[in-house]
Amino acid sequence: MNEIKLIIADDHDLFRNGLVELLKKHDDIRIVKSVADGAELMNLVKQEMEADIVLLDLTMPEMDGFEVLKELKNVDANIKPIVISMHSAGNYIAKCAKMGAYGYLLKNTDESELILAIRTVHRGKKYFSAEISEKMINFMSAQSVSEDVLSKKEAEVLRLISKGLTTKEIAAQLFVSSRTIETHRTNILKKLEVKNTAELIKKATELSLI
Amino acid sequence: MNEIKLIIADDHDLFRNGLVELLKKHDDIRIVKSVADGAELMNLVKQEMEADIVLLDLTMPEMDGFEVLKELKNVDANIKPIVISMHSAGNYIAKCAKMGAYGYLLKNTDESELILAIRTVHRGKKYFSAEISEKMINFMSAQSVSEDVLSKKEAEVLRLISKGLTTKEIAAQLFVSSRTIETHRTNILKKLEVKNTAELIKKATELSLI
DNA sequence: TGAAGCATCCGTAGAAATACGGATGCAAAT
DNA sequence: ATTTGCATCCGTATTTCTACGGATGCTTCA
Repeated sequence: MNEIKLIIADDHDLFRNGLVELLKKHDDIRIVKSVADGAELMNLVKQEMEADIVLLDLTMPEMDGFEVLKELKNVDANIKPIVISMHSAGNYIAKCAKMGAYGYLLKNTDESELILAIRTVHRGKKYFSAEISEKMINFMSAQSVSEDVLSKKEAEVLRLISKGLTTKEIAAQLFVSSRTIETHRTNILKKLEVKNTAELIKKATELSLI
Repeated sequence: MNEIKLIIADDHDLFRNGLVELLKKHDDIRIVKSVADGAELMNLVKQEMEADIVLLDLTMPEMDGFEVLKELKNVDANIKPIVISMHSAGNYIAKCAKMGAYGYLLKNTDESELILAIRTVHRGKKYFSAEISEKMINFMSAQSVSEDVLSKKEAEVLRLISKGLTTKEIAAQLFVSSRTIETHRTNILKKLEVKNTAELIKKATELSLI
């Protein structure tokens, strides 16, 4: 039987070491290395460290999981990353899926699901649990409205509004007429389906647009 | 040497089991039980399960860590809770400290600090790391400015503003003149040191006032 | 190629928010 | 007992925001 070669990248020492202990019990899995940052991980990969799967935390101090996902495809596309995060926010999951993650697990999954995910991914299939998929779907349907709705100019205007600048000030800064900015504001309000600045800033904050 | 009797309460299976494995290696610590929810924990305590320390996660499905802290003091004040959370937000830390936690650790602390914390608390001393203390202090000093600045009416008005209501609508809802609400708005802007609604909502969001 | 959609731009008029000034009542401080 | 500060309330004047309408140029698609 083929051993599954695994790297763990997580800056939470207790969690990482706990994972090592748990996985040790499974004969078909071998942990070739365990590191605390994405940068360390990428160094290993660039030195042609062999591995089948990386268990990847998203929040790491120097180089986070997203950057790792991006680079890993270019450096060694054979290593399949499984994201293991405490966040179940839809935007995280969706972003990881887009960036080539083969799996996404929450840190509160149980041991059996972790093992299942590792084995599933090793066979070349992706592993996203029902809960995670659902979160992502919900996010997508909500997000499709908000991801690319705003044009560049509108996004810029929104940013300046949120800094407390008035229409006149924004116009001066962008070298256009106040009327133009007023139209931008109107259009932004329409697109985000709100009726005034207060609601706008609140919604924009929720959607991480500012 | 006296054994330290420990209970772990955390709904993240991998994390909890990892902790168990790590702590097993230390002869002066005995894990008497490990549970996945605060409710389970309180049941144990009410059945007079003996323990010196509880490692307590904050976010648990049924009964969270805050509720546990509150009840534990009444049920068995001899059990000393150490909060072990992934959140380093100042308000969490401050709240736990107020509610009688003997320690606060982040889930990314290393094994040696965990052991140190357990032993320190067992000797009757509190354990808050330098990083955690600093976060709490910063929170406190920031909070003192923002906690009680707004009067009840002002806070209510702010809430309604953030819902997108206009001055006129708020006035109708609170049965006062529009002029009154306008004054409230002016005063709210002054107190939070912002110059318009956009900035107001942004700052209020940051300060968790809405 | 012509239509349709959208980003960008500008104008006018009305609605809303903000600045400034001022009144009353209550509670804490001296 | 008087002062001081503050919450609450209201009025006027100015600034800012929003609704509605319309123009141009660019891209996409049938």
